[in-house]
This record gives sequence, C-alpha cells and structure tokens, in this order.
Amino acid sequence: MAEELPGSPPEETLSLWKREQARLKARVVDRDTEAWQRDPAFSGLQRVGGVDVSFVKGDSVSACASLVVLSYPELKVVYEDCRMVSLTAPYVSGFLAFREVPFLVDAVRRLQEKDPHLMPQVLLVDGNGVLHHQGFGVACHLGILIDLPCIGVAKKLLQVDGLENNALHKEKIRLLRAGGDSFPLMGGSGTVLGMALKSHDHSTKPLYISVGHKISLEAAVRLTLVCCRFRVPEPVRQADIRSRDYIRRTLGVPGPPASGRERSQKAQRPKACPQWGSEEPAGLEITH
DNA sequence: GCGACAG
DNA sequence: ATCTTGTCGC
Repeated sequence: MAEELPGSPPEETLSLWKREQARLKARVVDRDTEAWQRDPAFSGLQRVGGVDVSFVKGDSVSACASLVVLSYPELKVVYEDCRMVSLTAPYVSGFLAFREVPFLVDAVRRLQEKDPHLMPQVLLVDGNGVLHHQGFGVACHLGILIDLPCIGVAKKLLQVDGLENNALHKEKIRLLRAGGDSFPLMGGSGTVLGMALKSHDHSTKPLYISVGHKISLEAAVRLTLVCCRFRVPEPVRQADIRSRDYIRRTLGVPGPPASGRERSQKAQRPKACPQWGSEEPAGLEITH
C-alpha cells in the first residue's frame, strides 16, 4: 500500500494550496533583518544551513530529507541530520513546498530540540524563493514556517512572469565572464525577481538566486557566492550528497559504502582555480 | 494537439 | 528528482 502517488492532485487541492501560498506570502520579508547581512565580510555570521530531499529510484514516496549546518567561513559540516520519510504529495511545478517542506520543518525542529546552539543563521534552499508562479516558492514557504532567513537556490530557470530561457537569456548567460558575475531577472511587472549568478569562473550554467525570507537579494547573491567551492553552494551540495549517501547506505548496495568520497554533480568541478588550488576534497569529517 | 515543467 | 564513466582541459 502507499506505493503510488496520484499523478496530479484534484483541482480543488491546487486551489487550496494557492490560497495557502497567498496567505503566507503576506508575511515574507524581502530585506535584510540581521546585522551580518549588511557587513561586507559577513562578520557575525558563523553557521549556514542547507536542506535537500533525495529520492529512492523506483519509489515515488520514499525519500531522504536532510539538513546540514556548516561553519562559516570554513564551510565545514558541523551538523547533519538525514531521515527517511514518506512523501504524501506528488510533485507539481509551483507547489514543491507542499511535497518537501513538512519534512524540512521537522528537521529544523529536531535541531532546535537537540542542538539549539547549532541553529543556522540562514538556510540555503534547493529551489526558488519569490521567483515563482505565485511569488512564494519553497524557500519562502520554509522561511515563513521556521522564521529563519532563507535563500532560494535553483539550478534551472523557472519560466514564470515573462521569464524565458530563450536565445536572449542564453546570450546573457554567455556574456557572464567570471565567477560572481550576474544579471537581474525581471518579471513582467518590472520587478526584479532574482539574479542569474555565475557561481564559479568555469561554470557554464548559472544559479538562479531569489529571496526566500528575511534577507535582501543583494545579500542572498553575495552569500551564495562565498559559499561556492563548486557550482552548487556547499550547504546545499552537502545536504544533497549526504541525503543520497544515506539512501544508498540504507537501501542501496549492501557491500562497501557507496561513495568513499564526494561525487555527484555532473560537470561542476572547477577546472583550475588557484584560489582553492590544492584543496582538501578528501575531508570525510562527520561532526556528530 | 503540442509544449512546458523549481525538485 | 533519478539513471551514470570516462574523458577533455587547465
């Protein structure tokens, strides 16, 4: 039982979800609320969190929800929480939060009970914030429910409000020269919904950053950039790696531990970056 | 009927 | 999201 999930929720459910998004949307704060967010060096920032949900291959309900906390500026994992969950909602573009957010909220609450001193000061979320059909993506949704600054980090452009991944957009991407270069994503109404960010000198595909909650777009982009050793910022990347490893460790091949080191993420490795030159990607630290 | 579609 | 090795480039 409970192996299949309805391909698409009834129209009535979508209507209820939209109403809920509209209700919570009024609470979003799209500006800096913390002192460290305005500091050029982010002094005062000590912990950055990342969340992700990975799925079991042939199953539409089994998944692993993960929350990691990294120290800043070292970007070392100081907390990790992976848990198998049973999803109750199917994936519908525009309503990702209703599928994943309940389990992410649970993870944050477990941290609050267990190690409140390790609570992150900001959370990078896999998905969009205000760059969304109803202006209320998963990063906003999670931010409101846990009342923490959140940043939406998407790997693909969500084509809403006139935004299109067309030839012009691709040309703008081509013109991004170095890591840190970006351009605004303006919606039809003339509002800047987010920024396309080249997160690394040798990264071809940009990240699509948008405000989730309690942070300005400028600070969101700046923070995302300083968290990038690869294309995807470390908090989100570590959450992804660890949730996938957890699944393999739990249901995967019985033999040796799946990935003896970091893998995943297709072509995100920097070619040669003197900044990180001879880094130590062999760190297998699992604090706690 | 055809294309679009965060994760 | 998931299925996946080697390979090209600096």
